[in-house]
Amino acid sequence: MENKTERFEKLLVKNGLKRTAPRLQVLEILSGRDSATSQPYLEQVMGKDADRVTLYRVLQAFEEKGIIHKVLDQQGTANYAICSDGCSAHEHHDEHVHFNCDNCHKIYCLDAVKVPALKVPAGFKVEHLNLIATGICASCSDKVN
Amino acid sequence: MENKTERFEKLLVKNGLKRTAPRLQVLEILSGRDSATSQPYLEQVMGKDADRVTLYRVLQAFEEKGIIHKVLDQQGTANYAICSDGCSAHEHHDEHVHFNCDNCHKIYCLDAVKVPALKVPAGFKVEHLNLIATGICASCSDKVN
DNA sequence: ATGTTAATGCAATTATGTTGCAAATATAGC
DNA sequence: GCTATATTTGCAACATAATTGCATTAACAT
Repeated sequence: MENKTERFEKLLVKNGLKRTAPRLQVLEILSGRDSATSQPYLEQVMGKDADRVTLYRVLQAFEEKGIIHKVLDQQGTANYAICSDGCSAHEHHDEHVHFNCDNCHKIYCLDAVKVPALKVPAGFKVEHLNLIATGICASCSDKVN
Repeated sequence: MENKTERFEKLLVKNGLKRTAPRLQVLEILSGRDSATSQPYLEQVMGKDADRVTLYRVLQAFEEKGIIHKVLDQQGTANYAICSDGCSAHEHHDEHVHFNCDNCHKIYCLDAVKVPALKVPAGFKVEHLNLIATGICASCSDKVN
């Protein structure tokens, strides 16, 4: 099996992006986490390895290319997660449910849970559905017990 | 029928809030619009009638009392709409679908559309559901034709 | 190896949200 | 109506988040 860094490099090239240190680092961090990652957290982890501005631009480029997708938590903070393979710049397939834990504030992508179809009033044309559930995640529920 | 301002004054008193000019003005503006209203828009419309800080505090107080509810649009900007009558400080009944128009960027509260029940993985406890649809609203669809 | 383009880092700017405090104002009690 | 009191406002300062322009650096095609 090819290693992770190689996969990331291919991913960048495929999307016409040069394989630079900050970009690889962002992919490393995001892939190593089980939930969506906030911009502030990324900024903190990367420290002085990359400028704050660079981070913004990396995230923006990744989002445009469909490499990552953005989820806003209940506070309006941007959180990022690597898209499933089906995504591209032209078409995002990230219509799964996101779960925002009130306790640990993690955001989980519940890929397994599909967003149900929706009836909207006449005239409205739905392009995307964005369903965010809030509550207590499995990990936090366990800790209480 | 009692007039609008009287209704608003009663609403404030009922919630233990004094009837001040900025608060009434916010209620006026929100009630006069068919979609949720962004903080920046409110700030612009109110101009020098009220300080920016006051606006933040008015919105915060209203939200705590259940007079308005906040919806974040796809950019993470806060938008506010007056709650339906069932809401109070203790219990928000705003789990209807919000529709974010990609064209005019209005946010509609589709009170008629209920958020469907959801199956989540074991261990997760859902408290609230927040469903935002994006697309083209009825008004913008009409204009194209 | 080198030229070209893309990407980064820095500085400056703008936007957005918060806190503390003094002055102003709503209203309850007289 | 007047006064006391607690709330609310407005200002100033601060804190945080995000954007822009530009010079330098680095990737990679040739």
